[in-house]
Amino acid sequence: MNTKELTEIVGLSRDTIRFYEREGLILPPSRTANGYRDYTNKTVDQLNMISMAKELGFTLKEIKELTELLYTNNLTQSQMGEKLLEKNKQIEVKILELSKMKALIDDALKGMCEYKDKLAL
Amino acid sequence: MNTKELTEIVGLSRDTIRFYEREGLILPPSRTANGYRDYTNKTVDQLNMISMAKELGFTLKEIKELTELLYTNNLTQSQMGEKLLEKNKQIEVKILELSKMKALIDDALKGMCEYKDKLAL
DNA sequence: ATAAACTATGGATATTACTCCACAGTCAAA
DNA sequence: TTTGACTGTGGAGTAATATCCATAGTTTAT
Repeated sequence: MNTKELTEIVGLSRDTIRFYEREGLILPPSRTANGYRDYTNKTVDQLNMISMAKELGFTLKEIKELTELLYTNNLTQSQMGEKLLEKNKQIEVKILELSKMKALIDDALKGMCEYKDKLAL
Repeated sequence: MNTKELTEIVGLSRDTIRFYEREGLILPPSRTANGYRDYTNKTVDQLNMISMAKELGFTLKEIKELTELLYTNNLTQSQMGEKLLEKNKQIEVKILELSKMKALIDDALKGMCEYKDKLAL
């Protein structure tokens, strides 16, 4: 698929996608005869993964590490296992923290409801 | 408490805390006779909240909005309720996404274990 | 065959979130 | 009373993450 299509599918700009390519966050796509980039669904998946991870507070550097862990075999099994476990722990911490924030907000909402109930007596 | 103590408690630099003050993310502390800042535990809580939210991918702008929701009464009840519900949804989405990432990593780890088992036959 | 839409490249610019610097006043301990 | 740690201010500098621009080649529709 061409760049235009890809931007529409993943909701990222041409420039951002090119930036990620330069930074090595996605594999450079093959090129058509005229030099245009020709993407596959693999890039779609990678970009969606990047958006998600970014949204969750991972830096591009961390995302690069993580995707390399998930998609390559550059590391020994034990190196990889260690890093995956580490990432897993990071993620668990984040989930816990989000739960805490959610609790805060739920409290605020609950407080509001009680206030509303009181008014509605 | 003075600035030094605060930095040690929350693990943020003097400059960062001052930056957050300028940006309106924390309430300006009262001052002692000589003009030094004098913080309370409320600031500690606010800063911890900010660190947590940042770690979770919220921008300072979003964090400012959120803290304003939680700590002020500038909005009507219904405006506030709406925004809180929205934030709540955002957070739920994040939790779901983190769970997905965790599943990916768990799969990778599981794959590795199976490989290891095979070798150990 | 010309206009409109798309693509390529390299480099400049912008935004966010700090971080550092220079200079000066304050305070506590030796 | 000097020294060292702390604090104040305003402004410059930096890294990460884009985003924009100028210039030029390609393709498609009219």
